[in-house]
Amino acid sequence: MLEKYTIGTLSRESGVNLETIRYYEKISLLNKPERSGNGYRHYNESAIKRLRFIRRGRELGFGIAEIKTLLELADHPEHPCKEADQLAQTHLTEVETKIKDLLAMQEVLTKIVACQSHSAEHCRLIETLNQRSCCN
Amino acid sequence: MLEKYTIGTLSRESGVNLETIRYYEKISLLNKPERSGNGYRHYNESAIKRLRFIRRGRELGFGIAEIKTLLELADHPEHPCKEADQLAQTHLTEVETKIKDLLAMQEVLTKIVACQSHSAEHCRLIETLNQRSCCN
DNA sequence: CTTGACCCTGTAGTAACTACAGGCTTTATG
DNA sequence: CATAAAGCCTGTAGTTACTACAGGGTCAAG
Repeated sequence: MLEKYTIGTLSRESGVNLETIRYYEKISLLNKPERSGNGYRHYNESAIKRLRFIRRGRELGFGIAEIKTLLELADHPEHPCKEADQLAQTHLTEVETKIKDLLAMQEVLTKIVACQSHSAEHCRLIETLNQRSCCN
Repeated sequence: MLEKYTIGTLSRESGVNLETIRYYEKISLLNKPERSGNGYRHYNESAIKRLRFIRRGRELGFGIAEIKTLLELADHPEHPCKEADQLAQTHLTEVETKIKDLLAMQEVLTKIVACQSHSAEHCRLIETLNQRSCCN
């Protein structure tokens, strides 16, 4: 009753790719599971929760190392939250930096796309990359 | 007079890391330069232009493969611009997708950071990852 | 003449997977 | 009952775009 999921089932339940689960085990993000006589991995409910935790962390853009720390903290509810707060703050700043960079790219690309050109000689994208003046 | 830059000078002039220049050569993004007797690479003005073109492309977020295509197009001004327009459009869409994803992350992270917690048990980030209800 | 700056090749490491190759086991179907 | 499909196993290599050495040669200045 306790170890009722095979890796395929766990993959479906958690939304994490099967090969990714084995990868997480290899890098010690997940504990090694029990094995049945045939060598198959078997998991329980807590593995699902853990994997979902990891998946949500990845969806928020945290790296594996950060998630490892967060799993540690989640396992010790008495610990201060300071470290997690710090991770969130730092990560938020990184995300905002990336947004800023992408918005700058978007602005240039939008201008380029807005103007149809005919030949490579007067192609806006290529002109931009050559840093010659653009069609405005 | 023609081949007057060493790789270090080229690096400074183009704003591209020296090791990256050698890497670009290895993956055939840059042509192999002349070598002087001692085996040193020597470059001319056109190499600077080409590297700057590449750098600007990278700054706009294009991948190496796309830049390779764009360099081809830039070398053939009589070619239609259609392919470049297409690349720009596709890339713009990718950039906008990334922005959307990052904005979603930012929104969640901002909420998490806004609320100071004390212990991991009531830590907003960890609660979010556990998908228990948050402090609002 | 030696020290520091510059150049060379080639390999390995980074992040987080993904994709096989090659080979078992288990389950479903005829 | 045989066989085929689905599922599992290990281990390695590939992806992107660099970056960081290790180990070694060359060149200019004091």
